[in-house]
Formats: sequence, structure tokens, C-alpha cells
Amino acid sequence: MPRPRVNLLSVELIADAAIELADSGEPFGVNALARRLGVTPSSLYNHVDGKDAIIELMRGRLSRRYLPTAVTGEWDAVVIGTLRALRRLYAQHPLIVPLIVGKTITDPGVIAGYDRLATALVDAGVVDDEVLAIVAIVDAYAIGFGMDLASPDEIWRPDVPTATLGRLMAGAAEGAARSDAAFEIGLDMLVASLRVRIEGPQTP
Amino acid sequence: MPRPRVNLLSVELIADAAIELADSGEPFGVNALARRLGVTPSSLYNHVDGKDAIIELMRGRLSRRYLPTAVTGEWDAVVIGTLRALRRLYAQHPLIVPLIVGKTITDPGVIAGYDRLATALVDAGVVDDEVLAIVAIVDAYAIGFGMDLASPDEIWRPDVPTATLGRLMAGAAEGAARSDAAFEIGLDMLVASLRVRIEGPQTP
DNA sequence: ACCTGAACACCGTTCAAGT
DNA sequence: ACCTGAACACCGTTCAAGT
Repeated sequence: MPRPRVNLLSVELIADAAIELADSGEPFGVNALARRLGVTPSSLYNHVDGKDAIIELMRGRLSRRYLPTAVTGEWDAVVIGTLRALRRLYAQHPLIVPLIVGKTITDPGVIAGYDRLATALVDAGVVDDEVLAIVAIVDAYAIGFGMDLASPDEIWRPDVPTATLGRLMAGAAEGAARSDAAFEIGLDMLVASLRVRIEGPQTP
Repeated sequence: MPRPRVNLLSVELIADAAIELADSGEPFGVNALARRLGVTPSSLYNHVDGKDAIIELMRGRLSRRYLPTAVTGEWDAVVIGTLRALRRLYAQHPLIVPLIVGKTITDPGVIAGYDRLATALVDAGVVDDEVLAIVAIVDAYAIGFGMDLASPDEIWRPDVPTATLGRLMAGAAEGAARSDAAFEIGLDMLVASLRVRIEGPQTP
């Protein structure tokens, strides 16, 4: 029964099934993934190095799909392009975010994305130490708004009376729309403040 | 043997032991927590509603310790006060961050903190929808930089040559210092761009 | 080289039984 | 009311055995 003539698994099949599993909302894990692939959990270890490696594989596969490789030119185009791409990725795969958050990034494509951003900032004349800070800030934005997407209406649950928060949440546009608005405002603010920092105060 | 004359557990004891366990770096879980308390895992369920409730308990306890209840006055003082407090919390308990990230906030003290921020923004004349967006941005900053603290030098691991990122990481101030610098720059930028949005372009 | 099946050391949670 | 002990349905990972 073991070892059919054509392989049942491959790194690509595993990665795609993992993304499907996470998107489905069912609890993510090696065993659940093996079930979805119609295979024994131990089989996966012939192709992949365990749970964390599978998650990093998902990050890499999705990034290759969403991150524009050709984002180039001015620093602001790179910042906006990178953030919008990450935003689209997280918007379409919100349940991926809690899985990848806090895990070390090793995928070459993702590294290349942050490297392009760092390079564009250096080219714009930002000093070295500040470049890393700004990349960290962009990353914080992306992940923060990603988390916002992962739990659209369930960030705060005030069981106690509030002066303002409860009223705002009741009146706010629901879920995705509210999150989109927050992202756009945040992106505007980020680019504006970066511009001041990089190009100096604007005097039109 | 069961049921000694004085109780072995309480919500406070459980919360404190949970924080100690998370800080220790050992894998966090109900069983490990019970071991640390010298008690059976099922005993915890007499005081607390399972793993997620314990985590929310930790968030509440730490917030009561770090979040200033008396932060009041201008919107900028509230933003800076709140973010600095969260920063100190996450800096001293970095391993808490991956546990609380993405979990719904229900603790009244934490809710009150975000409510104070929302109220200060409303008082400053920010329109309702934008208030929620700005609160989300502040939250994104806090959590983003918290994650930065949780894995100081392990955010990116480029196994492949990079144009800029690798050089910057090698030359950057290590760990906490680099992260602090990023936070200060980010906070500056955030407040500056909020000021433009709230008070209009500055003409000194 | 690739897959299975058994095994290991764990999880989180429930529940009857004890005091 | 509070704690134990047994039980349940899971985990992630390793490894010998099969082809």
C-alpha cells in the first residue's frame, strides 16, 4: 500500500493545502494538514521540516503571489507599493496573519521585498540606522493592520460602560470597510511623516 | 489529600504565575502553569475559564501595573503616554506579546485605556470615524513594536545575499537599543502626522 | 526516495469522586 | 467550594519497516 508509483506529495502541494487549511478557519496543524492531503502526518516530514517550516513556506508562496517584484523608483512608491501589496495579501488571507506573526522571516522573496525597501530609503539619503527603524515601522503597520483584518469586529469587546469607544464601535462602518478606512488614513499619515523626515519640511 | 484547609489557588495567584511562566521563556500552557503552581491542571478550571481566559487575565494584570490611569489632558499627551506605557510593558515582558496578539480585548482596565484615548481625540475635534482609525493605528504601533521586542535580532534571517538589509543588520545597534531607536523615531513620526491631521499644517 | 503505522511525550478540557 | 485522578480527543515529531 505505501509508495504509489507517482508521488502523493511535494513542497508545492503541501504549501497550497496549508494555505487552504488556514483560510478555511479550521484549526491549523500538521495533523489537520495531513488529513486534508489524504496522507499520514509523518509523510509530510519527507518533504518539509515541521510545522514552522510549513508556515514559512506559506508566507513565501503568498508573497511570491502578491508582492510586486518590479516595485522600483522613488522611496514613496516603494513604501506605498509594498504596504498595499501586503494589505491585499492579508485582506484575502486574514487567518494567515496570526500564524506568521512573530516568526523569523527567512523566505528569500520576502527578504528581497524588505531589501528593496531598505535600498530605496538609502538611495533617498536616509542614514543607515534610521533605515532599519523605518523598515520596522512599515512592518509594524502591515502586521498591525493585518491583525485588524484577522479579527475585524472583535478587537475590543467592552463589557463595561465606556465614554466614547462603545458609541464609536456601534456607529462605525462594519468590518472590512472600517478597517480599509483606517489603513488608508494610516498610510497617508505614514508617507506624509516620512516625507517630512526625508525631504524636510514642505514649503510649497 | 484533596481540599486542604486553606485554598491553594486564586485568580490572582494564577495570573501572577502565568506571567512568570511566560516570562521564563518555557512553553506556555495550562499544564505547564499547573505544574508551576504545584497543582493539577483541572484544578485551575475552578477559578478560571481555560487558556484564553488566563491570557486575558495576564493582559489585565500587567495593564493595571503599567497603564497610567491618570493620563489626561491634550490628545498628544494621551497618545504619547499610552504608547510609552505599552512600550514599557512589552519591553519588560516581551514574551507576553505573542500570547495576547490577536486576542479580543475584554479587560475593563485595558478598554478604559483605549476609551481615554478615543475621548481625548474626540475632544480635540477629530471626527468619529477617524477616531477609531487613529486608535487602530496607535494599537498597530504598539503591537508592531511589541513584536519587535519579542524577537529582537530574529525578525529577518537573510540566507541569501541582499543589497542593503544584511549590511544594515550587521552594523545596527544590537537588540534593545536598535528597537528603542526605532520606537522613538516611529513615535515622533506618528505624533507629527497626527498633529498635521488634527491641527492643520503648522506655520510657525 | 517516499509513505505507513506504531510509538512517544505532550496538549486543553470535562467530569465523577472525594473532602 | 475546591482539588484530585482518570479519561477523552487531540497535538508535533521520530523512527523502523515496507516498497
